[in-house]
Amino acid sequence: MKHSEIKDRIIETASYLFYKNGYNSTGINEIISESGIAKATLYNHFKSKQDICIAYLQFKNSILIKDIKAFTASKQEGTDRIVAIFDFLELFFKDKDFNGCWCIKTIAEIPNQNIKIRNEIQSQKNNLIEFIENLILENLKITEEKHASSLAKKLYLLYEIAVSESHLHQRNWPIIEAKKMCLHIIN
Amino acid sequence: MKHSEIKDRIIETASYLFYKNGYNSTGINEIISESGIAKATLYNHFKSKQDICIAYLQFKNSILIKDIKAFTASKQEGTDRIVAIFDFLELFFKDKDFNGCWCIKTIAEIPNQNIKIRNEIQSQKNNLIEFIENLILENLKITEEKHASSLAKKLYLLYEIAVSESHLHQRNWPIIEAKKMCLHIIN
DNA sequence: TTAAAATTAGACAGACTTGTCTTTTTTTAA
DNA sequence: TTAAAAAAAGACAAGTCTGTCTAATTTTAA
Repeated sequence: MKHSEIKDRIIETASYLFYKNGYNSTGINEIISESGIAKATLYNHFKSKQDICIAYLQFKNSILIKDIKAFTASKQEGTDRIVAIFDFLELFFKDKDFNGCWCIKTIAEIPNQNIKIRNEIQSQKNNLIEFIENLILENLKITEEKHASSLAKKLYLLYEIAVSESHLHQRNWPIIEAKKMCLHIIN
Repeated sequence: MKHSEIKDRIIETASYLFYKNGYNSTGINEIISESGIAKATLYNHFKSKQDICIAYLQFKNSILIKDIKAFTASKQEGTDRIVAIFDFLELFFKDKDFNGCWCIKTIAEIPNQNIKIRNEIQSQKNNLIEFIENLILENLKITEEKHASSLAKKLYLLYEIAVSESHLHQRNWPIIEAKKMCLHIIN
């Protein structure tokens, strides 16, 4: 394996385990045995477990953003393309590996003082709000800039709650209700 | 201290620590030293750490339900009494000990297989939905039963997201936007 | 080809965890 | 008053964890 391939393998394995079983419940020893990589090698690529956590968050986010952009772009321009974020979520929810939002999961496990991880998470959420704001600006006839910003926050909240609550209740009604509220708000 | 006072003291101390620092980050030794109670005494009152966790969830929930009922009852009948759940949340958010939703925090930390804790959490959420549905039935002129149920789910989602996201972003805009959406939907 | 770098396996330190158990002291209640 | 129950303090078992280190092997790149 190439140097960079090893790093990717560590990130993929750690991501799978962190997301499935939680950050604190996943040990370094589990990551190395599952990825088939020596402990010294892992610590050659990452300074600490916290650094692997950040790589995990970034890895999950990069996939999500890529996928959601591709999915929305495949829909017809206009409101369809906006509510498509909930259709996307339906697929995400049906995935056997769906386990809610990795940011929420992680923030629940780390101490409040951990600024590095909190910053990464807040930055991801702000990116998502920005993505939704662009979606709005490109697909709705919005006059005021301020209105687009406020609307983006609302749709972001609806998306977030649909993720979180579909996971908690293990049902898709939160996605359905959130989508309905979204339609109600943009029309 | 009376027998039952000791039990309450354990629950209060554990609740404070679990909510503030997380379930896995709080050890039994920390609970006993903080509450000034011997380890054997703790295990005389609770079979395991998991049992303390359930007592913690129930303790937090009982306070919340009591407080939110008192707060909404103090408002004028009608829509005021419904949107009051967001005004209540503003106070909750401003509290120095606010740390988001204990259910979400806990579910993020325990394995998926832990049915006992998951059931307790789902039951709490269903109670909250029920409370909101009653609030709707008593304060809005609703014709269909089905509509009240669907509306209750929507307001529940808005409340939940306001808790979760105000905590994540450490800002109150999610509460404000959720309240606006609530007003938009019930009018 | 050869020297440097990377990877391996695993021992190890030092700290943590939950839960049990013993011994002594205190509290409770009949 | 007295016998039983509860609480205290803490040692202990048996396990967990992260991160370091050694020593041997393999890969990389000049």
